[in-house]
Amino acid sequence: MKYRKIPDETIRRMPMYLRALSLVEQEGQQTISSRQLAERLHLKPPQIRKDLSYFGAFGTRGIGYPVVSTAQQIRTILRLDVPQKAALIGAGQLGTAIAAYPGFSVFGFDIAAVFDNDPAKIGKHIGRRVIEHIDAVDSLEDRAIRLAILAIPSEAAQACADRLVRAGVKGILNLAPCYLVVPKRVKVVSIDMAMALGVLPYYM
Amino acid sequence: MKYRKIPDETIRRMPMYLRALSLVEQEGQQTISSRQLAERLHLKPPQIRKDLSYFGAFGTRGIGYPVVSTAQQIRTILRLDVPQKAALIGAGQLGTAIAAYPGFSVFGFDIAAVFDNDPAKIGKHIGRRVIEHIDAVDSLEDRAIRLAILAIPSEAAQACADRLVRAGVKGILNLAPCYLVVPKRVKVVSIDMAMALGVLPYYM
DNA sequence: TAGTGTTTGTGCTCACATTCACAAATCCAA
DNA sequence: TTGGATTTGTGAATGTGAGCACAAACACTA
Repeated sequence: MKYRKIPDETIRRMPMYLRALSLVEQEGQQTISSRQLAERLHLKPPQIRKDLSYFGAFGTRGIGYPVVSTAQQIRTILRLDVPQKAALIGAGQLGTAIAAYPGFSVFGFDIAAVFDNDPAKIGKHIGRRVIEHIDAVDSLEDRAIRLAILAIPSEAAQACADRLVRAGVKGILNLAPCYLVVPKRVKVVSIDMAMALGVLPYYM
Repeated sequence: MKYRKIPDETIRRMPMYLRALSLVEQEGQQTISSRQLAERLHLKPPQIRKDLSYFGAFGTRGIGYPVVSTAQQIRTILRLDVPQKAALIGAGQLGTAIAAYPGFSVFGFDIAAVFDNDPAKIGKHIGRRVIEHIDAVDSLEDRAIRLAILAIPSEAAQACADRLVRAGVKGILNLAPCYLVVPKRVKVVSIDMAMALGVLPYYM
């Protein structure tokens, strides 16, 4: 395929493929066809083939995709081949839940630091990590932490994002229900639970 | 505008508009133009005008949209004009965080029941609510609860979704990282935090 | 080595969503 | 009452992504 811009939607699906392939690997299956993978993920086979083909030809015609090496390729594409450290901002209820969430490890994420602005929480433990004062985010650059998960109220989110950007953070997962203004070099992905819930009654 | 199918993307944005309008209302502003609204939400003005126009002509040319009545119209469209009761399934860390999350109230959601399968948790309180045994979900229909938030591990999610559907649930917000198979009449919206985080390193 | 069955990789078409551009509608001031 | 300044509502154009259909490639058997 001659060079084409890789659709954002394709990138968004790559972690899906990686997780599915990890599961298939655990089950001991050596290869998987686009049809089988599509069944698991409730997608259409051509979608998966096209997505993967943007990054090269991983599959073998007549056989399918080799599970282990394709998973590894996707890890390389997504830069998940090296363990990624992330900072968690906000040690409230949501922050605590995220710190304990087991789902991040499949992708090699490690929540390496936790910050909060509540003096009463500083020094306490959250899992195996010590809660640090929010002012300590300036040290993130030295600690090679480039990712942050924002689990704080909307009112504080933008100011905090500004600090994170100054501290060299390159990617932010924002859980506050607000839009964050950041330089173009920084990527923000937002999750808004209330908005997601908000559309449900419409469809009932 | 003659009848046209309303795009899913338009529906997805309606709660955004509603939240923004609620804020503008609090600030005491009477009307708002598509340009002002677009600035707040980082969208383009024609997008907002087209989205709103699918449901009728709410605005006044030369002036803009009346804040209060447009918000009320959106509530009616989304069926958020009546308070919506939701059941929370899973009283773990994530479930506890969701039960305490203040963001749902803007849309009139009320978490009216909490369920778990851990006998040790049954009867304990989570906020003002008592944790009930998961078997009690069958009573949801009688209690007029048609929405559910799934905050349980993936392994249990499908079986639980099946029970919810049997109990008359019409909409599910799924926080487990898996696809749920449900009848077409039931709407599922999934949030996968690990997947959202998974794309960030790619853009760094 | 030839034939059969399977599955990938991809050009093309279609559907959907976003954005533009402009007429129609309204306000306000003189 | 008229003219200028705004802003909506929407047909048309543009952009983006999904899915089809088929040729190319490979495995396996005889």
